[in-house]
Amino acid sequence: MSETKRKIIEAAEVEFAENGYGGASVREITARAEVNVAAINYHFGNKESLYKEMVRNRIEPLNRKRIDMLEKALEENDNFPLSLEQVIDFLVRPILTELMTDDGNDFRFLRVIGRGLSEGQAFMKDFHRELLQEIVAKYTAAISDSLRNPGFEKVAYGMHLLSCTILGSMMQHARLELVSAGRIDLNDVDGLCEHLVAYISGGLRAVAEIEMTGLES
Amino acid sequence: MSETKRKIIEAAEVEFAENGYGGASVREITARAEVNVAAINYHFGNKESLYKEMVRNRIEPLNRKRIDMLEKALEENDNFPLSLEQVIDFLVRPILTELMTDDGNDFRFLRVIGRGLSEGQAFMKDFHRELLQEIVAKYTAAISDSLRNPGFEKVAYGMHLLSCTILGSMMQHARLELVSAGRIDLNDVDGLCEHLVAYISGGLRAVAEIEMTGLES
DNA sequence: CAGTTAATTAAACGATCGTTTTAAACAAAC
DNA sequence: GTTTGTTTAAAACGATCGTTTAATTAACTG
Repeated sequence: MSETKRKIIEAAEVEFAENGYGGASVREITARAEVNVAAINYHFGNKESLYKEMVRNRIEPLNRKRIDMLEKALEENDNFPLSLEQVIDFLVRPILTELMTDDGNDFRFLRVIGRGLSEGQAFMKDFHRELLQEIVAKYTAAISDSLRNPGFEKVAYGMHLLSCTILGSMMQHARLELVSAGRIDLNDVDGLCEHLVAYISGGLRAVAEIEMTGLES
Repeated sequence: MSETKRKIIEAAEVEFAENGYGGASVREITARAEVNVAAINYHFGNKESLYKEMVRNRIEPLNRKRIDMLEKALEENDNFPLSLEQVIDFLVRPILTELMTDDGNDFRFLRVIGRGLSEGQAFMKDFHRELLQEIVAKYTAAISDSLRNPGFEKVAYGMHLLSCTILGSMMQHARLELVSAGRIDLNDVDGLCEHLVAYISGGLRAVAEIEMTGLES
């Protein structure tokens, strides 16, 4: 990859994280990358293709890793259900560690993904479906098994709420510092993972057991 | 309130829900409201003030209701901790029922709030802090009590993850239909409430009990 | 009815947007 | 050294943005 493309992709990640897809300006990206405005259209075609290439570069190795971890663990377990905590851990830990420790980028890419998912651009829905399809299918099956298959509706609600939690924590990570009055370190991936895994797992289990617990105390 | 202002606010809610704050166009809003472009600046000052007035009109009676419900229940319970499920129910039910049943608006306003919280506009942070301050303080205390006060860090993580779940489900509500292949009715507020309350409560309890359960099964 | 204020309108302002065009600089191949 | 194809550069394109101005109409007041 040429130096110019590399600089553009790097600058694009910053700009998309700060302003979302719609709010990002190609002029701002090229200025940050110190290249000419026309470079984006020359090297990527247009803004949309730049966005997709940048996201794909980041997300694909990550998703491969998440699927490999799950399948390897299932294999080693003779395809018996894994513990719920383990499955959720596979789902959230790579995206948190990988995207933070490579450089001091402060979860920048998490915000890109989160904001992309939340914006209504025409191409965005299909693009994210393409990115998530395989992951969602495989993890839905594994989670349903871990919960002893509580039924379609509960699994659907559970997967939906799980997605909401992950999406929300991707976008709002910085708020952790705020709600904890600075006493929780934003870069403490293990601490966040531990709490996130416990929270999601506990939530899913509670959904699976709804009839037994009921609403009243 | 004049007919023109009313029409603008109504159109603004649709437009902000569809495109977020930054993506919304005042020209589109005035076109939808069938008024002149200058009407927004004449009646509201600018785009930002229109947004704030529209949101405040919706959110303030709602927050008053949420606080009243909590305080009344606490009073009737002689200030002993309420059940966690009850507190979470107070927190999520009004915003789901109120914002859906008044007309067939399809959670439009939920998307407005969700997208507002996720965008990086300079004024947005302070504005939402102003809107949520009292609610957050009172519900944090009640939830901490319901969990038998598990400590600062766990409450902070818990409130953060709770916010993430609610924010995510506000923004991604339409995905419920998708992940359930159309088998879950988007307008089934009671169903959503039940699952959301169970999920959040279960998640919070799991966070509060982290040392005892650990990560491994 | 005259006088004053409030509300609406069409038109324009300056700024920024994504993209395209055209020409210049550059590299490698013959 | 000339030619060829690739990459960069400056400038312009048409469109849209939020806001303002100035003129006109509507509504109210004395």
